[in-house]
Amino acid sequence: MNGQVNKRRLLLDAAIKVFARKGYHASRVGDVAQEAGVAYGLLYHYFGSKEEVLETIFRETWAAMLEAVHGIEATGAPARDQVRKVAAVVLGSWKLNPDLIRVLIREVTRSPHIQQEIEEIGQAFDTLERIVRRGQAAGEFRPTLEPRLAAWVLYGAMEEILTGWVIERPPADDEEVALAAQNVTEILCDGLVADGAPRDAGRPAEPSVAD
Amino acid sequence: MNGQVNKRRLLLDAAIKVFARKGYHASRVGDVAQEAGVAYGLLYHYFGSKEEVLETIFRETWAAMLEAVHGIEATGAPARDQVRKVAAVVLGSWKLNPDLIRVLIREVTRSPHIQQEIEEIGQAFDTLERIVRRGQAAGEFRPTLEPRLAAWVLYGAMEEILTGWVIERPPADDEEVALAAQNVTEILCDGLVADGAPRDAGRPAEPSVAD
Amino acid sequence: MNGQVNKRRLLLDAAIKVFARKGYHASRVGDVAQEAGVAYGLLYHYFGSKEEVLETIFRETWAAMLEAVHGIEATGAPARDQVRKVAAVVLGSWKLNPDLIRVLIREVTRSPHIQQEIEEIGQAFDTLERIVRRGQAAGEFRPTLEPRLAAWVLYGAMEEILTGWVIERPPADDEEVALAAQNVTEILCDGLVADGAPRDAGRPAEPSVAD
Amino acid sequence: MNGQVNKRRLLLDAAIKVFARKGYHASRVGDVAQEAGVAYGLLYHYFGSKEEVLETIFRETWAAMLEAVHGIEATGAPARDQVRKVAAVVLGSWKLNPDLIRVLIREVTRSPHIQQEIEEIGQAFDTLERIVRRGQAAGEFRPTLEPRLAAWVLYGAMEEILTGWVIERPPADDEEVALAAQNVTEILCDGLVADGAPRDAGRPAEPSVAD
DNA sequence: CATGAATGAGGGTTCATTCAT
DNA sequence: AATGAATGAACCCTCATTCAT
Repeated sequence: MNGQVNKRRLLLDAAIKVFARKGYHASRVGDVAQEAGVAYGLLYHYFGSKEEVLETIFRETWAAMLEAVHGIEATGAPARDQVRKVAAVVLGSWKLNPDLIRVLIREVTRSPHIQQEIEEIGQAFDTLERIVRRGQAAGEFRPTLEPRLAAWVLYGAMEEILTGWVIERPPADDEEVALAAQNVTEILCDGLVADGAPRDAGRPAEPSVAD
Repeated sequence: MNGQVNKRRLLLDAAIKVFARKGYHASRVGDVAQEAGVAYGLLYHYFGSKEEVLETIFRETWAAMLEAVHGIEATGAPARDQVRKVAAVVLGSWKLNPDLIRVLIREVTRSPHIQQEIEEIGQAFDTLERIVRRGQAAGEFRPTLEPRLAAWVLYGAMEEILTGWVIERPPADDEEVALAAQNVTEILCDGLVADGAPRDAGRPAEPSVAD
Repeated sequence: MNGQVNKRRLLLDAAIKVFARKGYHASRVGDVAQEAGVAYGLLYHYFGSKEEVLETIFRETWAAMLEAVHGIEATGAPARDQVRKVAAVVLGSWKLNPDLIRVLIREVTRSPHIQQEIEEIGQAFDTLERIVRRGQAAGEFRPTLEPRLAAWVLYGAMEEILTGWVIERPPADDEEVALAAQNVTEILCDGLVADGAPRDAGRPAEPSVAD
Repeated sequence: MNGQVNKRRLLLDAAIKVFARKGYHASRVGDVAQEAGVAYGLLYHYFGSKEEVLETIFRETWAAMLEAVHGIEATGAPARDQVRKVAAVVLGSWKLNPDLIRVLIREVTRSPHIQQEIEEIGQAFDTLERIVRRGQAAGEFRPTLEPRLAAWVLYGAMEEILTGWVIERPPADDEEVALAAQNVTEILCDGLVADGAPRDAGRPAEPSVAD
């Protein structure tokens, strides 16, 4: 709000960068402050602890992500469109701030630190679950699937793609990001199985998959 | 060599239990030793460091998992059968030792500690990728999908289910485990979309995908 | 910067005192901090490790000593005067800070810790060697002596006197220190042998040393 | 006494080698045992502790050294001959077992560990002191020198030459060893000062030694 | 706001020593 | 005599956090 830099934001961005580079545990408070170009004592003016910094990063990002997903849910669009848009938003977040995603993927999601946040993470799963459930109710998605489990699968698929980008190699360009969103939507909605192939070996008779 | 317990194994099992309960970082070496009922110094007879214990847990388990997945690949069965079996093995591992899975999921998979092991983790992805690729070559899987990305989706889906069990709630019984394996296979192979519904968003006759 | 004590210096002096009393190895970091009246963590603000404290003690002292010896060399005084002055400076250092000498003698000089410092110690030997060499060139010192070896003898003689003071008994007063400096100069320059006695038994005929 | 190797001696020799290589403190009991090719527990059959091994090395060597020096003293030879012989014995010991000398020089002489042995080390100084004193009584050595101090100088000179060999470079051959013994004898008995040069700064007719 | 000196709980690791076999 | 698994005291160091300035 002042003409000068906002030190709080400065520290938060520095933390994202440092945590992304070295991991939360290996990052010292001094590293973050140094990256921000301030004395490390200042961090304690804005945050109660090192962990609170991580929590703040998580919560701010997660809130935005949740809002976006809720917005998608609110459109009432067909279920598969909703899935597609969620994938586009989640995977598209990479472009906005890869370091941030790195931190979220590596440190937050299943960290013992922030297992209080399960509630907030749970809201994301809840939303995905509702999307699936409504899809089933509307006859778009198959009714035999367990919605919670499907939500996990959706979430896991997207997270792992991001993880692949984090760990193995980042996407070359925006096109690859878009392609990934399209691919994951296809797999999750339509399956790996080719159109002409039998769609479910377990079913006794399914003659008319592609007639 | 003795009729008594193998202290090395004892320590490893104790570490799995303790790491699962408190997390690797919060677990002290003394906790592990106490759980094993030995002096903590003994841990350093069998392992070079606390971290080496975690690495050993990872490597031993991962080797077994890889072997199983390689075995499935070697059968030359239809691609979707292979996917189903992989899901059964991976998710079935929960029953064998939930604590072990807990540790693997939470500490190892994307921990900065063990990112040297990427090679070994990469072998798993390679195998999944090959399964997809062969499925495409055989006309079973759709050729438009990027195999590496599909491998990530497969892996992420399974991992997230295990994570859900770790974080949210464990499966009630063996049946739920089996059901999960079946569900994930269905989703990944056949998609979320119901049989009667339009299978691909790319098709012309889908007017209502408004933004 | 403050009117108060310099904690770094405080720690260094405390370390000298403690190392002198208990020896480096037997001294715990906490002992040094306690002697300095500060928390032991503070030691790691100013020094990287316990060993670095010892190194700092060594280097600071050694630098001062070297400077003094270089100053003596620079005077261009007759060689034996230079030797006398060096002895006076080296042995006189006892009076300034016996504990410091104790530490240097016992811990540093030939400690495996600080054998990287050989370079700096070597400079002292080099200086002594040059003094001998110039003495020979000026016809003051006998040309048959190996200068490096003579430097070792000079150094060893002085060091052992200090060691005697450290181990057996300290000098009673300043006079004893001055007497020691005079004695060592006499021995090294003029020899143990009395004026009337034959100066070198090895020489075939040297009847007239003092006729 | 048995046809087999004497394990005690084996351990002692191994300790000398290991201590020489890594220093006493950095050498682990296991290193010594490994060098000896036995289990480390065996060390405790022959010695009460790691320190006792060092003490034993010291004592055995020192006893031999003392005996040799006492033998020289007992000959009643002229003082400077005794000094020459002592130098020859002490410096000659290098050839017999450089590692042993290394250990004695670095670990024992002024180690806090073995300061109980001052008594035995003191005997060596006592002997040197007696040699000087008798030389003075016989009119061979100048009476103005403090005998104890002269003993320290003698000892220090020899020790430092050995140290130079340990730290800087070992003697190239036996001849260099012999030459060193001759040099040190010359310096200590006859002084650095050349025959024609003024021998004593204390003499009245030396006006120009301004401070 | 801002600094960084000061604190000290906490934990991993070493390694001499013991002792059952 | 010989082994090496087992023990645990000892200690260095890290680093989040506090607080006087």
